[in-house]
Amino acid sequence: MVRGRPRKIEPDAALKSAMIVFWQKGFDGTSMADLVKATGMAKPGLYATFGDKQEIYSKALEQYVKDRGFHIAKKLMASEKSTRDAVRDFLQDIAINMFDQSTPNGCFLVNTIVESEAGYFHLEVLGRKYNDKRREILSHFFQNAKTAGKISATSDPEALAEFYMAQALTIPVLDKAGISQKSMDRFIETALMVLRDE
Amino acid sequence: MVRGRPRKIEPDAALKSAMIVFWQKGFDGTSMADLVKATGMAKPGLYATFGDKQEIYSKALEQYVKDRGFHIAKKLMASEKSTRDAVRDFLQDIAINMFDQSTPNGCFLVNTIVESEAGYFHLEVLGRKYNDKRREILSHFFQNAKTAGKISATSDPEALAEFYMAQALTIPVLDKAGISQKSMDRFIETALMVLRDE
DNA sequence: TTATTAAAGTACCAATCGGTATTAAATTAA
DNA sequence: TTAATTTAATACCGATTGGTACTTTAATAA
Repeated sequence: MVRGRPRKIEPDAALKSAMIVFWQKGFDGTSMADLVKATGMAKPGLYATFGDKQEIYSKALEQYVKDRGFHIAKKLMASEKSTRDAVRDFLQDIAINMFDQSTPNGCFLVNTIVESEAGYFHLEVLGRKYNDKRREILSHFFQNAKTAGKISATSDPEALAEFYMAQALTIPVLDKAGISQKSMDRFIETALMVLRDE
Repeated sequence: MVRGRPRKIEPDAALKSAMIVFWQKGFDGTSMADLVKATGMAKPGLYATFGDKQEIYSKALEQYVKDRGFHIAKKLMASEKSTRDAVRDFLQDIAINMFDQSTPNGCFLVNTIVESEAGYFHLEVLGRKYNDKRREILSHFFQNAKTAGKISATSDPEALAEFYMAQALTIPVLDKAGISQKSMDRFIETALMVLRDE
C-alpha cells in the first residue's frame, strides 16, 4: 500500500482546474493564488506535484491538447464522408466547442501562441509544437484524399492542410471577437468554397 | 506662450513607445516600470498625461488602429484592380507588416481580442469595436464590387467581408505560430480561391 | 526680481507577486 | 506503540505590483 498522508486532491483533477484558469486568464493574468483557489491545493503542494508556474502551464496545455485538440483531428481522419463534408464536420466541431458555455471562450492553444513572444520562456516553442502536430494530421488527411482520388489530382494537399489549420486557429479568435453562431456557420461555409470542386 | 517647465517627452512619442511594449508583452505582461523605461517618462508623468494603466492601453490601441489598421483597409477601398487582385494586395499588405522586423510580431488588435475575457475591464469592448469597424469597410468594398458587376450577382458581400476580415485576423496568428514567408504566400493564394470566379 | 505655473524626479505606500522553510497531520509498516 | 513516510497547512521571504504624495526644477508673466 501507499504510505504517508493521502492526497486531498488528485493531480489530474488539480491540473484540469489549473487548465481552466490559464485558459481563461492567460499565463501572466494567472497568479499562484488563483491556482490555489481553483485547484484546492495549497501552494507548496502545487510546487511539489507539478513544479513552478511555467511547468504547471506546460502540463495544463499538454492535457488540453491531448483531451481536445487531437480528438477532433483524429475524427477527421476516420471520417468516411466526402472531403468537403469531412472538413465541414472538422470546422463545426471546433465551433461547437466555442459555444460550449461550461468552458472559457476561445482556445487555450491559440491563446498560448498569441501570448507568446520571443524570449518569453517556452510558451513559444510549446505553442508551435502542438500546432505543427495538428497541421501534420491535416496534411495526411488531404494526402490520403488525393491518392484515393477524392480530391482533384491538381490540388496541393500541403496548401489545403495549411489553410484549414489556419481556419482552425481563426474560429477561436472569431469567438473571442464576439461573432454570432449564425455568422460562424456562414464563415465555415465560405471557407469550404476552397473545396467547391471536391 | 505655455508656462511651466517644458515637457521632456512629447505625449505622442511616449504613447508610441507604450504601444510597442503593450503590443509585445500584452496588458498583464507589461508593468508600469516597463512603460517608464520605454517612454522615458517618470511614473507620475504617465498618470498625469494619460491616466492609469488601462487608459494608457486604450489610447495606445487607438493610436495603433488609426495608424495601421484602417490605412490598409482604405487602400483596399481605393484600389482599381480586379476584386481578386485588390483582396490579394489587402492580405499581402497585412502579411508584409508581419515580417517587418522593426515592430513586434503579430497584431496588437488581435492580441487585445485574444487576451480579453468576460469581466476583464474594457479590453473586450475595445477589441470588438475596432474589429467591427474593419469588417464594415470590407463589407462596403464587396457591396460596391457587386453593384459594379465586378463580382458575381449571386455572391454574398456580407459573407465575403466576414471571411476576409477573419483572414486578416488569422495572418497575425500564423505569424506568431512561426510560419515562413513562403507558406504565408501560399496561404493567401489558397484563401483567394474563394474568389476564383471573380 | 518675484510670483505663478507645470512638469520632472524622488521616495514612498499597501498589496500582491512567485517561491519556500517549517510544522502539523494522516497514513502504513514494523 | 512506534518509526517512517508523505502530504497538508501555516507562515513567511524578498521583490515587484499599480498608484500617489511631495519636493525640485524650469519655464513664463507680472
